[in-house]
Amino acid sequence: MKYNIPRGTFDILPKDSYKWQFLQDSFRKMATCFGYEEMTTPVFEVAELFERSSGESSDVVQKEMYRFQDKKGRKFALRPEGTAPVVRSYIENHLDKLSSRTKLFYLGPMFRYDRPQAGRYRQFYQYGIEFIGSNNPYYDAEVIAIAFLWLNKLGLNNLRLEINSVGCPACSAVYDNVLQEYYRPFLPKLCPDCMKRLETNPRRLLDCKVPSCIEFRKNAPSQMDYLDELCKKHFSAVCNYLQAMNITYTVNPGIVRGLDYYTNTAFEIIYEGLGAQNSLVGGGRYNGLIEQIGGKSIPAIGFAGGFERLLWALEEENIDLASAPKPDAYFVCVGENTRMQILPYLNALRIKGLFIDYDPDKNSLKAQLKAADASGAKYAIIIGENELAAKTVNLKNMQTGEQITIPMDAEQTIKRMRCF
RNA sequence: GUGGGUGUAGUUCAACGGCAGAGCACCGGAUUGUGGUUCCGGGCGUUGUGGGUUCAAAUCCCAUCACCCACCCCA
Repeated sequence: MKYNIPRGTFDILPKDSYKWQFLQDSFRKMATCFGYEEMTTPVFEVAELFERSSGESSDVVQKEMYRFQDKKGRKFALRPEGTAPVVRSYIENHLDKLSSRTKLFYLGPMFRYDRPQAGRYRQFYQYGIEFIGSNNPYYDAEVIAIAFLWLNKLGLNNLRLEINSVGCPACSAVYDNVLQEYYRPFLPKLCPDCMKRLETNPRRLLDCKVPSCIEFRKNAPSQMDYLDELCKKHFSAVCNYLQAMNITYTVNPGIVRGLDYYTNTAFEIIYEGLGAQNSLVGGGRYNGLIEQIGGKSIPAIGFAGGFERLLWALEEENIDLASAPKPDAYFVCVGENTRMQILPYLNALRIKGLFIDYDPDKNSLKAQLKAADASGAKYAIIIGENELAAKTVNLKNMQTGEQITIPMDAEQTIKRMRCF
């Protein structure tokens, strides 16, 4: 084998393609029922868009972006996430002028230069929702509900919805200081990563998996206690809406999200049993982002989920989504002269929408019927010299083994197939 | 970027210093134009690649590449 697929990428082969298509269609339907419309943006954008939105210090920007320059030296990046491009388009196309609220969803590949492992790829496919135009906590709950209820509908019931509030920029700044104060005395005892985090991104300290660091977390101050009145009210309203929707959740102060643009609500939907990558969906509110990248100050909330992990979870649960369609009929042809002469009839059936399998490389009747059986076709349409002369065909029901002789006519064949 | 594991037929795996094999899948056949079960036949594969040790390497050693898993981070 001469060429290999690039590291961290994968081919979607036909047998899996049916599953992917099913999931994509299913997500489209769900989003549509909630009033969301599809938007598709390019897979690459000006690199600065991501640097500005995700934050210079974020891992995405620091080490995971695929950057390249075009012939004129313009700096682009393969999109590492979907929100910034959607917001860029929202601003650029003045969607805020069309309506006070904009409900969007997207599907497509994202790219991150990461070391691949189970459930993590360099090109991966996301589905996402963005609601732009209101700070009403109802919409926080609606966006969460779309993700949660859709996964439920697919058959995933052992999910954990974890939510948190990171507050507005004002209260999160206060909290960061409080956290730094709390952790500073333990500095020498922290793991090397956490030593760095203390200065660069103190909230990440709450996310550390090193046992000794987990100890310190127990008595750490909670963001909840440092939310201002408005943020507190917003958060409890979101919780109330979720309860009213019968969606159970747990509050997890460790949900802090990796990107800088999040404000207030942050959430994650977790499915245990996917190795180290158990997060199926992640999202949150980003009230400051639109202004930050050149638009007006407009509140928004959204989420993104990964198809690969979703597929994996569904597999773990033995949930069968979709498989290759079976032929309506298998075309069996015997004799010297038949091969040429049956073609108009064969094509007529196909044009009328039937899935007809046919393999001219198989010669004997036996071999062809064997293939018909293996294909799972409901019928075999058998034509030999005699039938050709009589302008008839034999329609055989592969389940019952019964066979009838009918005129060689597409219209009539279809009619007989319905009731035989 | 760091650590661990694995590379043998299309696939799942065996052979663990002495001629590279099996199941599944695939193809063909079992007397004239009717499938599923059964039976028979069909595989010379640079053992990921390149070096080294040895009379002899899939097997031991080194390097390299790829994949997998984990850290980090996230979908």
